[in-house]
Amino acid sequence: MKIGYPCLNLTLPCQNSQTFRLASYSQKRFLATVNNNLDCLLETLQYNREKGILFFRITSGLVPFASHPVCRVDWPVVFRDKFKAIGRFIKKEKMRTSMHPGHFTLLNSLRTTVWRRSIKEIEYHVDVLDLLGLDNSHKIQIHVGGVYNDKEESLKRFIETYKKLSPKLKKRLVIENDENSYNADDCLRISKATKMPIVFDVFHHQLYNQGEDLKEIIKEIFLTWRKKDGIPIVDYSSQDANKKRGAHTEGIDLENFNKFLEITQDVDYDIMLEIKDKAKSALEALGFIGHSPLASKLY
DNA sequence: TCACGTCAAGCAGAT
DNA sequence: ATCTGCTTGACGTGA
Repeated sequence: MKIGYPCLNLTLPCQNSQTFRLASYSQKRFLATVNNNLDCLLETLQYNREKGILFFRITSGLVPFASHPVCRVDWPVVFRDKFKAIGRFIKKEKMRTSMHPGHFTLLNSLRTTVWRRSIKEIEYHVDVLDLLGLDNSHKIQIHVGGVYNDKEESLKRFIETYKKLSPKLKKRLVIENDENSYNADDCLRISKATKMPIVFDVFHHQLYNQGEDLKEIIKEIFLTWRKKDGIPIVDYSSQDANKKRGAHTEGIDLENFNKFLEITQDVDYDIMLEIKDKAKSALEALGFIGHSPLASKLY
């Protein structure tokens, strides 16, 4: 088991997702920003390595406007060496990474422009992981998308669009259950048709499920991961007691976390902690497991 | 230096 | 009808 946090390190002085307004786009600005973001990504990974955090979600903001027509810089070529160096570090330290394109990425949209743009956006994410030279256990996770007043049709549309994607996109893509449109069971149906692995989001499942036994559904979901996909990925968070339903906690709730660990003690997976304070909670979780009977699960 | 209106992109649920 | 949340708040103008 590796423990991770998403995108952003709140203690480092650098920013790995620096951006700018579309209106202020210039080639110079773009190049300087990507250069900064890549340097900061490496710094963040170095920080993680020092702390023993071996799983990390790379921000989609790494290359701003990468999939937008305004960007005509051949950034994969310009930054090839820098990507390669970061990738070498990730591989040397046996880290795992993932990416999570934004909520505008909708393969099952009814609008052609939307799903076409979404494919471009996924291609950008694939380019990042490919440039880093990472194998296909480094995943890109997306949600199924909208319902558009007809879930059956929308689910089918997702499958059909997925099937048309090129192999290099298919190898990276995984789906994640969400909290109001497509639950774990829906994802399993899609996985049966597409062979896509499923990222199990514990908190989303808690908010939207079909009353399945947690242990059972996890077992079934983990079967969607094949050897070349790496071990399953789990997204973990829990409810902020003081905020409305669906709000992630500020800091990790170790009691709740421990319950999940106990339920899943027989299986191995990497866990992404979607907690507001990010690395802080990841460190707490590491310390907690390190002093528990599950310490041998960490590597 | 700071406050705050706005920012590439879509959808669903809450109010 | 309008607001909020989601991958991740952060840019940038005006004072």
